[in-house]
Amino acid sequence: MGRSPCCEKSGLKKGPWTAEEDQKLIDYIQKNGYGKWRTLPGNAGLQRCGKSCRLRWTNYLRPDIKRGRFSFEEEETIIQLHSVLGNKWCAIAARLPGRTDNEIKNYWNTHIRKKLLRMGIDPVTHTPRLDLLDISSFYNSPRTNIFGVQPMVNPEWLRIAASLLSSQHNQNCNLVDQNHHQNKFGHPYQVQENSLLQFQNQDHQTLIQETPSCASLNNSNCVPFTSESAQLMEPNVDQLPSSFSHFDQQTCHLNDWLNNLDHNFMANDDIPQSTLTSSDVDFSSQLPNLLTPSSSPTSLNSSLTGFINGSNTRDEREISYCSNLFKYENQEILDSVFM
DNA sequence: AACACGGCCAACCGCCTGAAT
DNA sequence: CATTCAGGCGGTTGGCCGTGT
Repeated sequence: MGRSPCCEKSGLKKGPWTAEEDQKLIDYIQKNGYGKWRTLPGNAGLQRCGKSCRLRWTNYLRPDIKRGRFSFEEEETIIQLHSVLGNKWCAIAARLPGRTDNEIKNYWNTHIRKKLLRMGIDPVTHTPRLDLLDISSFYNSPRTNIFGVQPMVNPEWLRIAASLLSSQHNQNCNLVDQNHHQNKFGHPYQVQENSLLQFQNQDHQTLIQETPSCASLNNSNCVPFTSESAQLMEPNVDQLPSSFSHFDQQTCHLNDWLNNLDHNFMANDDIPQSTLTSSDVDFSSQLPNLLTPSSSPTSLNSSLTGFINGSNTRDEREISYCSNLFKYENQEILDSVFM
């Protein structure tokens, strides 16, 4: 038997709250505290349902709510947490003091989501979008092939890079439980037994496995998990580090690793295609974003640099790598551009 | 000035979970 | 164990408001 809606009773007011109603609710809660939402409206003299009162209090009237625009740091934190938690707005809000889940959800849907889409990043998976052009149509199209040359990017390398991105994405499913093939939040993830990782040396492989998605969470706006917020997320959260500071060092390692990666690829030019999994991201779809039909050397320089510098954290590393690979493969052309 | 349109966000809706009975 | 209910959560809506024509 379904439960009847709490606001079904006739005579209860809906819609925007008036200043008088707000004051009644504030006065009552200041005297009696909050909770018992079902009986609160009657006691406070409000013609509202308890649910409406609770929402008004938690999302608007609560004294500790921070107002105003989201800072860059807050936005960055939201993106990072969303990449790990998904649409767990409550869990995200728990790590952003003064912000409500509703506010963060609205901000995500109206700002961040669009921003990521403009950057060519899927706001759900936080990986480069797959629905953009593929590499063949990119190079075959006179609109996008601004160089009028045959493809200089080795498709095999692109698949390798796709594998890397895919692997990193899975690594970024925070604190992956290797034994149960799902992340700490119960979301299944794909084990890539035949991925590129097998072709890295042990140090590199270890580094990848140890690279946390939350490497960049160490910013001033990000507070450590409290036991309360931890419970919201996952019972096994006791394995979470109390501080993310030690990840800084690993982030550096990751960057070093990425910098060295070109050499590894050069040394492993004969990587067999069979090592790539069917779930590999079509990495090549990212390349058209770097170039536009109107690209002049100056604007190309600007857009490529901006593309790298404009993104941040994990995406920056991924995109940096993508760009470096692209640069390497198109060295002659880009040399003239970046002179 | 009037209208259309789109973005934004407060509020609502429906579902889920866990506690109480 | 089954049922009921309060509280909480994420998705969606509707109205306000700014901007463009």
